Amino acid sequence: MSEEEEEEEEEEVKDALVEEILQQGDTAIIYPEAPEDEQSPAETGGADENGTPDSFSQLHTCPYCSRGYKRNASLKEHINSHISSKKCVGAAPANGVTRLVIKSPSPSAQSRPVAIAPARVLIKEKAESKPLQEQLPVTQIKSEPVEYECKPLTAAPPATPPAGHAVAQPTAAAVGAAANLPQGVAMVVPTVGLVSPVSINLSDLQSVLKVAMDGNVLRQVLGSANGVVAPGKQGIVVQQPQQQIISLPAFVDHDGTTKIIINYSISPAAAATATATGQPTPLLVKSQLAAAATPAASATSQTQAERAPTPEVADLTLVKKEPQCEPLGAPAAAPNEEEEMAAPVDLSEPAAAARVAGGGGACLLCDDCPDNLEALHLLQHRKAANGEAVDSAALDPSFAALLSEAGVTLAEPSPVDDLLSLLRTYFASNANPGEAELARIAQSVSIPVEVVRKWFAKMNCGKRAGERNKEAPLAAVGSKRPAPEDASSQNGEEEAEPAASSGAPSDCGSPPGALTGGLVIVKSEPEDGEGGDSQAEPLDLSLPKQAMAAKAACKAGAPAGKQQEQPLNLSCQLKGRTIYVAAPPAGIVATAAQLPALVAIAGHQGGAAVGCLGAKRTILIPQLTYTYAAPAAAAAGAKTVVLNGHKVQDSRPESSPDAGGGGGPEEQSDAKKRRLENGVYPCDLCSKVFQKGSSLLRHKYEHTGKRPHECSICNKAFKHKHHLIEHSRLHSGEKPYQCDKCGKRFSHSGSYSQHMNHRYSYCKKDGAGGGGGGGAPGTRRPMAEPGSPGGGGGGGPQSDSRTTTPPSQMDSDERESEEEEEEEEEEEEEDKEAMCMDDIRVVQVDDGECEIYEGNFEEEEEEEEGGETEGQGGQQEFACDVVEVELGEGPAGGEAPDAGAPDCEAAGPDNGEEAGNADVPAKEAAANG
DNA sequence: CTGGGGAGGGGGCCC
DNA sequence: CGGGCCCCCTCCCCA
Repeated sequence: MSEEEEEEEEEEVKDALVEEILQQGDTAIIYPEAPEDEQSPAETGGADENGTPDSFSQLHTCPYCSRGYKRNASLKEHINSHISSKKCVGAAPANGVTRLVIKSPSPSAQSRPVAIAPARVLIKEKAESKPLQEQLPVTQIKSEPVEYECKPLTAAPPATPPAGHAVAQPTAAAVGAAANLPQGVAMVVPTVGLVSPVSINLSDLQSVLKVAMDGNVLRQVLGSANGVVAPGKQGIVVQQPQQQIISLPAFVDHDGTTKIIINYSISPAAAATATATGQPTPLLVKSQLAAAATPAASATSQTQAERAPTPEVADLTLVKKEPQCEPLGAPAAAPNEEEEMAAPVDLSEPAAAARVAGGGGACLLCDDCPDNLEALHLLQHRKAANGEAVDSAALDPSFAALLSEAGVTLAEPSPVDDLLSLLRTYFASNANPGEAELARIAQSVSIPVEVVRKWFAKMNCGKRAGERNKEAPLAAVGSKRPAPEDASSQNGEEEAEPAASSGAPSDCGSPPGALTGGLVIVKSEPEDGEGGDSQAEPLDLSLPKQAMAAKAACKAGAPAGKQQEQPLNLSCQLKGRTIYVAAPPAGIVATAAQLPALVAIAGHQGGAAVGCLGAKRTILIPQLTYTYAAPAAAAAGAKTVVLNGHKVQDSRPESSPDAGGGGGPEEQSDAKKRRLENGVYPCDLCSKVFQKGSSLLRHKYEHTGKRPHECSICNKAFKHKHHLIEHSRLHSGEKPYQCDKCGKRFSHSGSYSQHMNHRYSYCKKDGAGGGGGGGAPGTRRPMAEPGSPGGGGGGGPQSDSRTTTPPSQMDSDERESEEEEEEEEEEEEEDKEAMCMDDIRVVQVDDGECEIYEGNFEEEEEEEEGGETEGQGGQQEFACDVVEVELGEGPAGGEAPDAGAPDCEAAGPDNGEEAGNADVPAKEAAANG
């Protein structure tokens, strides 16, 4: 067919382009797989508005789909479409331009796509699932479900899972399998959290890892951890063939940093150093998701470990190392591993001390924090600082201002961030350092003592303020909502930690709490209250919500109320296959808390792998599409990255637009400011770019959760006005969309679209046949109902709507045939996002050999099934600085949803939901605990 | 269990 | 440039 020909041409073009790009040594290779596949079909359907892929247009070829455009401008425009078409997961390169380029054969295309999915945490509530989503507080809205599929693949040989399947439904097992992947195997990892899976060429990954290992990052990490950089790691990292493409789960950190997490393990020695060595296993604390609840709830890791078994959540096993060794006061030379995890960037020694201190059990930043949560807590604090204005203000005094006052000038912001990170670390370790300590700190950061002193003072003030507001220091985040019920309510079980504790977690962290170990995987519940409070957008889903809550409560045994308490918390929901990470109202996609959560997830994956593999090798590779330099971000360790000369950092609204109310004007101005040279408006929270500032602003709602358009009838709020319009039709009964073939009418354009695209071809034509004619509709159309938008006569209105339809109809017919074939692939690939290898940074690496996803599915499965026991085995070797979570183990027991992993695919959502429910409550309980 | 519709959400295009 | 309209995807519920 002509289509085929076109495709071929495109392929050729692509190849050529790819070659060119490849030849450009430094160009990062990105595999925008989705685009190609996705579009190809569409393309076949018809020419692009901007042009057709004809020979001439090849002058300006789209790197994604190889379409040719005569005008560069057209190409540029064509490129909002590749980048922005997807939900903002963030991985897409900001400027599509040079880097975007290359597309390798889709993983599926690859010989053996192996789906690697993080272990699935089944947290999904069945019935609730939907309601939850709907009900999720605005703050949480942003969160996206991440699936953790445990192991559908288990049975499948690592090497040869059905392409489609594997891709579509990667499983934890898959992950494990991945390790063993033969060359040419493509590993696809489902999205974790906010970011869609990123496809990475193994070779590139290797390169990155090598570089990282050699580079400062590694040194920092390792050095901090062990004080020594493990030499010779290079090359060890990824041993898979270069051609392999690996899709790794990626997520966007609160920083806006896109990260890819690969299980990593720290060499035992390192682990020992960093953590209490002798007890690798002991160190590993398995906390169930349920436990995750609040940081406060979380007791010491060990304690949690004991608790961990909590039935419901169980799936996730958190392994947390506890800092030991060092005295609180003394900043240990060893950096805090957790910190590192959290903030790869810099971190230093003090962190370790902090941990140690934390290990002691008390959070330096607040009294509420559980021992194990220290790192997380810090993150939370940081997050709070960034996330909410109030909190941030309290927690993160304007360091810049202090510097300014002191007459200290830092050339670049990044240094400031780094300094802040250090200071925070110190602060974490000792909020009230003596003069000597201050002097030492000042010296270490090369900043006048006065400045440091003031900073600490401010920090303490902020802390107090936060405490006042909330019992929890981090309260800022949670502060918004009084958490009346939550604390005790949720879990009576564990700790009776007051709301305060929960509050803290809420911000950051419910998730963190959930992961007691620092993992915050928390299932965001639809908190009724929360949503309303923080986001101020109570949807009317209340009934469902309550129902759900009730269910959750029942399952978990935790009171539904808890959710309310944690509105702000970033929560990770594990739904069937997905983990949702709810962003705080602040609008920041991921909060610090998320990081931990993500880490946990990673750990989880790794866990699976570990279990299978022996848990040794997991590499945590945070991938940064770009990182913000924002102080908070810095704290997180993210580094600033300049994309195409555009500093994303600045743009970051991290300020928690929501909290702040997301200044419209500011945002607008911001949007304008950010306009890049190429005329596009990049989103600072994700890598998407938009042609119009307004589009960017609109897009921002995705991150902020802001829902400016509220239904006057039911108060339901929407991000997009047109959503409100569509919604309004529900109230009015208006059904402007009608199928010209079968006459069915639709109030929602989406329904209509779906019908036209997927059913039109075979929907019954009642009388009119027409396929396409505008008149056709008339036959069935009952006419215009009152609402018919068209307004005109019965036919008129519809005809209007119809006008749009014809094309789609036409396309639909054609498409279907084609799509059918490609659909799977497309879908699978859709989620994938291209990433720049350059953006990959290795945060932590094992001392020993670094392998990626070693292990067998089977093993994993077994282990998972085996549950804790096996998991622990893996854990032993795991000593992770931060926290690793193993998923799935619990399930077998019923606790772990993951266990469900085995069934993941089949069970998929359902299991997940259930698990999720359980988890959530459990988490909450834990938190409360 | 599956198909279809409802509905939410994201983004593009046109005016 | 911004707003409105439309398309499409995806999830979920229901028949």
